[in-house]
Parts: sequence; structure tokens; C-alpha cells
Amino acid sequence: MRSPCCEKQGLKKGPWSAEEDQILISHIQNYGHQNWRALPKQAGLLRCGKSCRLRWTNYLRPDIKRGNFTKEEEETIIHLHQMLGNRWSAIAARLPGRTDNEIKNVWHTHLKKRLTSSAVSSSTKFIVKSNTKKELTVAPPAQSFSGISHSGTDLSNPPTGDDSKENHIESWDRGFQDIDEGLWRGTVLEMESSVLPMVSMAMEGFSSAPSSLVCDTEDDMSFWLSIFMQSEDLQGLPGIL
DNA sequence: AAGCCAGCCAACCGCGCGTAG
DNA sequence: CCTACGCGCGGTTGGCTGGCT
Repeated sequence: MRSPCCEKQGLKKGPWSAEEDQILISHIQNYGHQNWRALPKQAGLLRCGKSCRLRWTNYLRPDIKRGNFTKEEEETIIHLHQMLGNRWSAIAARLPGRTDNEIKNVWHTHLKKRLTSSAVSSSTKFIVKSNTKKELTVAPPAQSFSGISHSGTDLSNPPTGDDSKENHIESWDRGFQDIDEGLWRGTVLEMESSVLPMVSMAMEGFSSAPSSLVCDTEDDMSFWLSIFMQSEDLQGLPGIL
């Protein structure tokens, strides 16, 4: 059994003072943070390393974006949460300047309430083809849920009788996690020409949508799928090939 | 003005993972 | 392999604040 954090007597807990913040900032600016456990002692702080790391990553880091979340950021969080679930760090990775803690707080205090049943259409379907003989079908929740298959092998955990949307999404997400990262390298999302106008609309900032998208990692794949999920026009389409 | 309450959010806790020895 | 350690993640807590009565 691991000993709890801050077991040592005399270590301070609770809110950080301005003086402590300044000590931590100047120490990291001068020496970096290779070893969080050793840092408080080196810096002369009566804190545990974990507390220092948290203070730095969630509050003191220079690239932290302050202020309220924009409408766009909130929408992004909602859609990424549909895709990724409670993987706050993965969501934060797509929102520059926002921390996982901040996003988690915003989700629990604001966004969760805003979720409606229209979040994800059960008929949306993505078929993903790889250019390396690997073939994979990704089907989000639907009555005809077929799971995720790779070379004929079912990699997903099919729904267990509970038809709730949440469970289906979780199954879908688990399917993603089970896939070897290498599988995504070179994966191409091909789209039917009929959906291209909608894809184009979904991809703001692009003059025209490509007919296929190359993915190198699961993150790439998640990113593109999140783009599609953000488009109300695309939700409910019979398929993206 | 005082008390209560709900919401917010910084910070803490425990667990799991990766890695070095 | 096993163990200890460091770190990051997600869940939870509790103090603060502002609004309401």
C-alpha cells in the first residue's frame, strides 16, 4: 500500500499564498521541473511535490488561458466529451491554454446540464478504411450496433442489453482504446461524394473538404471524427465511407 | 444586516501506468 | 520478474462567494 501524499508532518496544505507562488515560479524558471518530488525541498517550499505540480500545471503555467470559456470552447468540450468520455486530459489537449481540471469543473458545473438527447444521432455511422489491408468499421450506438471489427475480429464490447446511449458510447470508446496504436498509421477516412458539401460546411476554415483524410494516430482519428460530430448537418447521415 | 443556500473552483486524494534498478 | 518510485489522471472535497430571503 502506497503511503498517502503529504504524509510527512509539517507540509503545508490548502490554498497557495502569493509568496509561495512566486517561489515556485522563479524556481521553475531557473531550474525547470525535472523532479517534482525533489522540487519543493530545493525551492524551499513546505509543500509536497504533487501539490507543486498541480499548482503549476493548473494555475501558474505561463500558457494558461484565463477568463471564461467561449461558446466555441464549450461546444468543443461537449462534442469531445461525447467522443472521449471523461478523458479530461485528452479533451484539454485539444483546447490550448485550458487545463483538464478547469474543463472538468466547467463540465460538472455548466455543460452537463446542457446536454440533451440530441447529442448524438444513433444513425450516424463511420466506416474507416486503412490503406494497409487493415479494415475497420466503427459504428456508434444504433439498434443494429455491430461493434468495431478489425480484420474480422470483434474488438469491442457489444452492448449488454442496456440500450442507453451512454453505454453504447462507452462501448464505442472502449473499442477505440483496445486498438493497437499502430493500426491508425496511414489510416484513411474516405467519404462519399454526396456528403462532401456537408463535410465542407463542417470544416470551417477549409476552402473545400478533401475526399479523404489521412490519420496517423488515434488522436488524428478522434480529431476528425470530432469535426464530424460537431456538425449537426452530418449527424444522422446514413454513412461516411 | 444576518443567515442560509447553491454554485463555483482550487486543491486534495487515491489509483494506475511507465520505468529504472 | 519484482519492487519502488515518479508522475499523470479522474473523482471528490471543502472553502469561498454571491444571491436570495
